[in-house]
Amino acid sequence: VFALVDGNCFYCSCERIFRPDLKNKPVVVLSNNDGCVVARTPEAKAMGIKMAVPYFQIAHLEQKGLVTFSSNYELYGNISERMMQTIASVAPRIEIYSIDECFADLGGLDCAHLKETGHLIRHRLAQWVGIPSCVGIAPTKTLAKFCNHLAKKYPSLGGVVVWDDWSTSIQDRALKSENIAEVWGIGRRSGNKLENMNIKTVYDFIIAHPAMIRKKFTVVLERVQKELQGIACLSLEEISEPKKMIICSKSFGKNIQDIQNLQSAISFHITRAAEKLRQQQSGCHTISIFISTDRFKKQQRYYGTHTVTLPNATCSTLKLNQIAQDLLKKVYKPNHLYKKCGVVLGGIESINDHRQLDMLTGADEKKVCDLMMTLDHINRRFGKQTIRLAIEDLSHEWLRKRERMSPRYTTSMSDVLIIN
DNA sequence: TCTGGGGTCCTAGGACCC
DNA sequence: TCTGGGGTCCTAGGACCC
Repeated sequence: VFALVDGNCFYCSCERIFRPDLKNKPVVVLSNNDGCVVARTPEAKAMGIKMAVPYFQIAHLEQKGLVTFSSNYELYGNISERMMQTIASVAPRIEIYSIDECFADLGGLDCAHLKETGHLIRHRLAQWVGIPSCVGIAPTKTLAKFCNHLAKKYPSLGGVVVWDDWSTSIQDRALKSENIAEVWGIGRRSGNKLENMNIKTVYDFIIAHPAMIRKKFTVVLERVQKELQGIACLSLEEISEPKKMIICSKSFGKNIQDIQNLQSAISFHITRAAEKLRQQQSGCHTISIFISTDRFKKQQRYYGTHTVTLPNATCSTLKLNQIAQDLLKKVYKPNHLYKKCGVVLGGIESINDHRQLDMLTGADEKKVCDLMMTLDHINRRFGKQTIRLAIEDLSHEWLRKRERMSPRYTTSMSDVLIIN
């Protein structure tokens, strides 16, 4: 039996912990660069603010009481950790699925206590962390997601929905009431395609012919169907696997033309990507970079990308940066207005398994690794970017500020809330 | 003026092998 | 006229998630 626990409008709820005055007020949190809305409270929803809408389209609502925040990932990350620890205090086997969501294994519990357990989790999250939440409990992950969706949509259900507490007729009614696109794993594309085939509700989808689903779609959708039928295909994954791909990219605050800005931005991204790589004890074989113009502007579009494959995996910021800068020179074309760039590391493997020496240069990866780890240490202790590549300082024009950021209440001494 | 960032999995098709 | 069969690995692109 799986439980899916999900923090309600998580980022907004995090902001509200330290701003109780915002209770029952419309609040939204914006994406990186204050681009678009990524979280909204029910009050903001009621103002007609849709998910992912660009900020400039809703800015005028601030005069009507809407409060907006830039994303404060330091705060959200820390609250998330507390949230997961609290859930684990009730159900120790958990799989952290995203910053605000986790699956928990309630296998050991007898059916009579499932609902109670769900409420206990909710209560502790509210009391201990200050985050409102909903819990869905079902025999499969996809059904648990579905139950969670119902709990969120219908507050009268009390925030906890247990699938097996319902009779078949009530279950069917729920399945018939929800659109197929609400299901986890079915996006807009497949949702539309299914609707055109006259499969509109979740119920329609469950009774559809499996062979047809597989033929017209893929095994992925076939699996979703099985899961909705109560046949578990997905299991709890407690230990997170190392990433197979690491992407770091960002849009610029304004359009950029000269190569210096791109050089600085690319080295910034490479540095962060390499840090992530080392954090999971990995090295990479392929490095890609991309630079692109504004995708919302019609004129003069350009997307430049290039990849190199290395014979030996590396986690060295220096080496990766050198390669990335060479790639940049290859794809850079003057006379374009660039809006975004990024790096992608692939071909990732563990650095402990089989470290190979580079025959040509004779360089020992272990030495490089140790050096890099030391650098990481210093930066962790004395602050990010204490030691950095000089090329990063070529220009900072591409950075954009987060203008509506709340204090880092829980992770920075200078931001700790003091009540007189 | 203004539109996010970071991931995963699956499939198809090409190159290559015996 | 007629041109094997089976397999692996890699990459690009699509779809999806939060």
